[in-house]
Amino acid sequence: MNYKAQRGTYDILPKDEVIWNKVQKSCFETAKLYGYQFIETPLFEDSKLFERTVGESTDIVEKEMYSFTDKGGDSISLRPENTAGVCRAFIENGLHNNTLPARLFYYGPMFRYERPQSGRYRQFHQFGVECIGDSTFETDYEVIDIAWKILKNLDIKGIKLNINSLGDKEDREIYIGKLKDYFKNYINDLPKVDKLRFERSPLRLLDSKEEITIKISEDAPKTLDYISSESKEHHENLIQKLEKLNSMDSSFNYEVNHKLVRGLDYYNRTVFEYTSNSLGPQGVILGGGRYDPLIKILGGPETPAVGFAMGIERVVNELNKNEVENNSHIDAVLIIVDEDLRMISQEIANDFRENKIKTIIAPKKSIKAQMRFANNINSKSAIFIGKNEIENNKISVKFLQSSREQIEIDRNNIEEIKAVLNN
RNA sequence: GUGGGCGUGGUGAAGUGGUUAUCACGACCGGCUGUGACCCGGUAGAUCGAGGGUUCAAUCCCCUCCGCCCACCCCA
Repeated sequence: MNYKAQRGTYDILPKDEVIWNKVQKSCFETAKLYGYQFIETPLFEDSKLFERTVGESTDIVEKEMYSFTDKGGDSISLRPENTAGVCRAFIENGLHNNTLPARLFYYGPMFRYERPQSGRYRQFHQFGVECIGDSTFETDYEVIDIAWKILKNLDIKGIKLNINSLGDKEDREIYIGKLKDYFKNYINDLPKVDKLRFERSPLRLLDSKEEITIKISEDAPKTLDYISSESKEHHENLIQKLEKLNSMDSSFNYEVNHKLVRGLDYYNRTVFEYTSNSLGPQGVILGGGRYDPLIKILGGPETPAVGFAMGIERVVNELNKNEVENNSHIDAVLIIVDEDLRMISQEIANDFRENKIKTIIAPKKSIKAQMRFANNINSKSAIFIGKNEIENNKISVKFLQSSREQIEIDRNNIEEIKAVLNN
């Protein structure tokens, strides 16, 4: 075996189709119910797009981007996420001239150069929703609600929403100052990783996995105590709605999590994550938040926005635990009893397919082997095409998945054949 | 980038310093030359991850490398 899928990539095999379809369908249908429309942007963009939006000093940009110089000498990157791409498209196509907000959703592969582990790949899939052009907490609620409906629809258990507010940019700077002041007192107690975090991204101290740091974090200043009154009001209104949702639907659980900060630079105010308690360290199956400044940064008019991205692999993983069964994908296998009937079998296969009967002509082998073939691929039926049948313009239908008796049907009576195969 | 675990037919597993390297499932053929599944019989398929070393001998012991998995970092 000379060639293997690249590290962090994998193949989605036929047996996985059912479950992947199920997830995608749930995403698309739910988003459409809320008036969202599909948008598809290129898999690669100007590297600068991501540097400006995701944040130059974030890990994603610093070490995880698949960047290369194309033959024209431009620096190109495979998209590590798709909010930036959607915003670029929004501006470039003048969608801000339409009635706002624009309600958009996307689905497709993303690329991040990381060490793979469970629930993490170098090429992975995200479904995401972006509501662009409305600053009210109502839209924050809307996207959170969409996410919830999808997860619920897929019947994923043990899901919780974590939510926090980072305030606006100015609030955040003040807050980071406070946070550093606080942790400075404990700097010598911090483990190595966290000393590093203290320097590079103090917010991350809050979701450290180190026990000591977790302990210290308990009394750390909270973002909510430092955000502007507008941000605070926004947040509280949103919480009220979540409370309402919780009272209507007790399976919806949420927690205001002061330690939730999230890693992309563009978030402001609301940030949230849905986590699963059974997914281990990669428990985040979906994350999002508000990113009001982003469109402007990219050269568009000042346009507030909110959205989320869902990790399809993580959802599929969750679903795989309750295993979906694969049922028959083929209706009929034509068994060719005499080789000289091959031509006529071809015609019959054509007729079948034109009538939406999924048909395979058995390989050139003994009758027995052809039957085994039909059985092995899980066909609903075996159709015998032999001299006896053709002389009378008939075919024999044998049912492979029930004890129903074999019958002869007029070869041209496709309707009956179809009916007989469908029950 | 750092740490841990693991690499044996297609898949999942045994195994030993000297064996024709074992077993199950799967695949293929046959058991009625016009009938699957169950059953029975048979066939094919592994340079035991790669390279080097120790040894009379290495799949097994040692080293190096590669790959996969898991965790950290970070994120969906």
